[in-house]
Amino acid sequence: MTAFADLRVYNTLTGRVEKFVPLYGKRVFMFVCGPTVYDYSHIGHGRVFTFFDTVARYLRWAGYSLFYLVNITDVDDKIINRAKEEGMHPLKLARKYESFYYEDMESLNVTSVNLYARASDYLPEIWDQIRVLLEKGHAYETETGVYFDITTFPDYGKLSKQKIEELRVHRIEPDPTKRNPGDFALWRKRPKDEFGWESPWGYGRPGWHIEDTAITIKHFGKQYDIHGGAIELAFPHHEAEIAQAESYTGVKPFVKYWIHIGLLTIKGEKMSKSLGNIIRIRDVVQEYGPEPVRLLLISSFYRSPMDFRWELLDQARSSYQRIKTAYDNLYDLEVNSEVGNAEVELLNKVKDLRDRFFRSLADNFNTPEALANLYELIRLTNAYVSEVGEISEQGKGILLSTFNEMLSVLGIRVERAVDSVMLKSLVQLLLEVRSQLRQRRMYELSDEIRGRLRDLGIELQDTPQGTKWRIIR
RNA sequence: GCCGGGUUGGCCGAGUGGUUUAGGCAGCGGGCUGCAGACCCGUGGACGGGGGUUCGAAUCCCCCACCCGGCUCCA
Repeated sequence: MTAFADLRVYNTLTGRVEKFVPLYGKRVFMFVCGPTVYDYSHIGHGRVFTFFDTVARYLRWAGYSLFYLVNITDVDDKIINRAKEEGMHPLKLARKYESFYYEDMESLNVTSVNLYARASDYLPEIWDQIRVLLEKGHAYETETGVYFDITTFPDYGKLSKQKIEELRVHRIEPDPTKRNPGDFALWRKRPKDEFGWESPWGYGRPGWHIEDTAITIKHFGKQYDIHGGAIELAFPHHEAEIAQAESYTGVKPFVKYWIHIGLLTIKGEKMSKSLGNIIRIRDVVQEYGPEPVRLLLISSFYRSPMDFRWELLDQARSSYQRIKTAYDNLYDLEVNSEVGNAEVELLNKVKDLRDRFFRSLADNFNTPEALANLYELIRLTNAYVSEVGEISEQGKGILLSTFNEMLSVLGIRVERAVDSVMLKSLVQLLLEVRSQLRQRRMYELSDEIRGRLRDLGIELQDTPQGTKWRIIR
């Protein structure tokens, strides 16, 4: 496994593709901005978390010991407003959508996160950071809250390459008590009848940016390796995190590699409530199954914008079917005691493709190129299965484990759904009956069986090795 | 206005100077098949526009056009 040695990643902070060298040897710390749990997750969330799940799987495959942390924003104006509408306590509403979020992630096979951290569990850390920032003169208190003074942090804008002076007129009327319009809230004082906490600076709620540094500094310390999120968060959210953390700890850089995902749009427009064009993860999963959705999300390069259309899911479903069929064909391949020349040749090519697959991932997580290598492997395997039709037990083991290795790093599941003994026996019975009908050339009846089974989602394929069947939905 | 990303065949999507402009979906021809499907083999078809550098440009430089995002809610 040499492929991981030269992992290269694009770092927003430097604007370059860089060699990945973790801060603490083989231990890697990665944090990704998680959801604000006030509604169902949409496919834009799906893209981000599917991608970083793949990153996590790759890092672990490459031998790193990864601590992957995701925050859950459960304190937020949108949650409070939504809770008011539904007549529910804000935290209760947050827990509800948090659990839906986990369901969606599980359906997409996003299973690599070590810890989900809720903002509401980190009030002591938040207060400690605010206190220190005040002591160091980076923050100030007014009658509306505690704010970070961006003029005390000359690096503000270094991530998003923005100059403070050039930031245009703001969309929201700035709080008149702030020193600079760009200063952001660390603590927001709120009326007592609203949801909040009693703090050293009065009753209220934390600012959005401070929760992430509270969580990450608590778990990772003053510096860590990878911070991920959608590109839209780079400014001001991630910029604010840098300002807070580096001012608080005095250590730079807070994060070594910043990785940002391109936005997913619908018909060229950003998904938003007001446009009413939000597509939920659970809806696409319901209609297409989870694997085609995941396959679609990783089939374009993560930094490119991606425009979603339903037609693309149709294409992804066909592609997934190709992967699955190849896996099934290989699984069913007859075992032979001898190792032929064709097998030796095949296994050499497979080894080469495996190397290329992981090299593609090491090249800034080029998942489309990795998939191309996987498809090449599929084509080779299919050709072998149809031309040779048998393989040594050892060869089969190598092929299957190579498939499993690649698919598991990509997070694509191909488990055969058919586990019911009853179902298997019933289909087997029908196949035998149909086989006898075909021998007697009673094709009308045999085709009716095939057609009716297809309607039920079971597809038959007559091959020289007999009739095979698979579940197609 | 400033900053960032993008524009590759019918659709999607890799590719940063020449060996092949990958791969998937869809199409076409053939094989296999009772037929179909699956699979295999073959096949056509693209680098937003204009300049420039070079023996050679999708790739480097300049200009232009268009699309998307950020500029304190947003994954």
